[in-house]
Parts: sequence; C-alpha cells; structure tokens
Amino acid sequence: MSNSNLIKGSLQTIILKLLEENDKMYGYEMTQKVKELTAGEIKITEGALYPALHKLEAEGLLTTEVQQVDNRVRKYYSLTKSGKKEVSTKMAELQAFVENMQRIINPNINPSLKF
Amino acid sequence: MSNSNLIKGSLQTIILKLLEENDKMYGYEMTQKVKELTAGEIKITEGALYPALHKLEAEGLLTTEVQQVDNRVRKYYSLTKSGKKEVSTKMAELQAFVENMQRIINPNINPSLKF
DNA sequence: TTATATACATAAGAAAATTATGTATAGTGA
DNA sequence: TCACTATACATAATTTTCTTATGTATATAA
Repeated sequence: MSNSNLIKGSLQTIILKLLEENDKMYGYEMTQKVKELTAGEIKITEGALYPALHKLEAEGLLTTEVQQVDNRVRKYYSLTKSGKKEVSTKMAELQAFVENMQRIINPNINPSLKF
Repeated sequence: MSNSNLIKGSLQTIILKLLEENDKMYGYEMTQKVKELTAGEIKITEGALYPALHKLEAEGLLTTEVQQVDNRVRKYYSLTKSGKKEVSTKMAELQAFVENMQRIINPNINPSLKF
C-alpha cells in the first residue's frame, strides 16, 4: 500500500473483497488487479501484502493451494466459510466509516434539521 | 479513536476539518463534537488525540492559545495558513480513497464498459 | 465519599504500514 | 552479453498511528 496515508487498515478489506469477486487469486495478481482498478492510485506493496495474507490465513479466513506455473510457484488464496462471513462485516465497517466521515465533514447535512 | 480499525490515518483529517468548520476548538471539545456528530460511533481517545494535536502544531499546521476558564486551563487550537491549505489536500485524499475503494468493491460499475 | 465530567498529558505496547533486501525465473532492449 | 523489467514469493528493520493504562487537577452530583 502506498501514496495515501488514509488507507491504513483497509488492506484486509481489499483482499477479502477481491477474493469474493474472483474466487481464487495469488498475491502478485492482487497487486496488479488493484493497480488496474484504481488507475495506479493504490499500489499494494509486497511488504504489506504478504504479511497480511499470512495473518488472514492464520486466522482461518483464507486457505491456500500452491500451483506450479511455468517453473514458477504460485500460491493461490481463497475464502474459507468464516472468510466469506468476514467480507460482510468488513463491508459494513467500511460503509459506517464513510458515513461517519461524511457526518463530520458535512455537518450541515443533518437529518435532525429536516422538520 | 476506537471501535473501527479502518480509520487509521483519518484522525488528522478529522481534526483539520473540525477546525475549518469551528475556527477555534480545544481538545476535549473535539472528542465531544465527534461523538455527537457520529452518534457515538467514533470515539476519539485522549491517547490518540493529544499526540496528534502536538504533531500538527509541530508541523506548523495549528497554533495554540491557552485560556483560563473557571479555574481550568483550556488549550485552543486553530488553523495556520498552511493548515488551511492542508485541509484541501486531506479532503482530496479522502475523496480519492473513497472512490478507489468503490472501484475495488464495485468493479462492475466500470465507466470503460459504457460504449 | 465515590463516581462522573471536564481538561490536559505521557508512557508502554500493539498493529499495520513503509522501505529495504533477498531468492529465483523469464523476457526484452541496448 | 548485460542490464533492466516483470513475475512471484518472502522477511527484517523501522516508522507511524493507534489502544490501553496511568497520572494530575478541578468541579459536581449521587
């Protein structure tokens, strides 16, 4: 992850969501996918990505399967059952974060004024 | 800051934006304002807030002025010129972050498909 | 007198990044 | 051929930013 200092804490969310969309991905593929989707604005660094993947696996949210492709090893990750549940949780947290930030930033758009 | 682990890095943005809206605030007041605006969902802890305020002051984005109110000391913070500029930067970063997260989460809403 | 609210502050530790480095294969341009 | 870039994994040292705990002090309500 790089450039913006706001995205700290969102890497797990990104990984889980990518795997919900794509079923099975390897680390390097995730970095490229995010770069592509955000027009190069979010660059996931390996120093952040691999420890995060290992942690999610250790927590039982991801499972791995190693494949040999052209003399090169790829480690494919996919969601476990609890990983799939965690995606919903992370999405709700992101939603709540954005709404709360909007309340702080746009204090004039206040539902309590709509009388 | 507590509860959501997504908001790391957003405390500076919150502080700067509050001071843009309110001109002059003291630390405790900021914690109460954020609690009020987010219906108690974001709680800024003192252990996070005060070091952040000191850092922003050291960077020249905030200035302070101490006031005596009812035998109690209040340290009022306000934006410097470069602090005011930094608000715009932080707002643009937040905007970009949200847009990029939407691109990752909603890959089907892709402008390039609109041919 | 005990708890809560107001108001500041710092210290120890944890979490999550950045930056740097390392290994290995493969292709491309000078 | 040599250097650079891309692919693909990984870890270590360090930094940033937070949590949790603690400390000081005044004031008020139960």
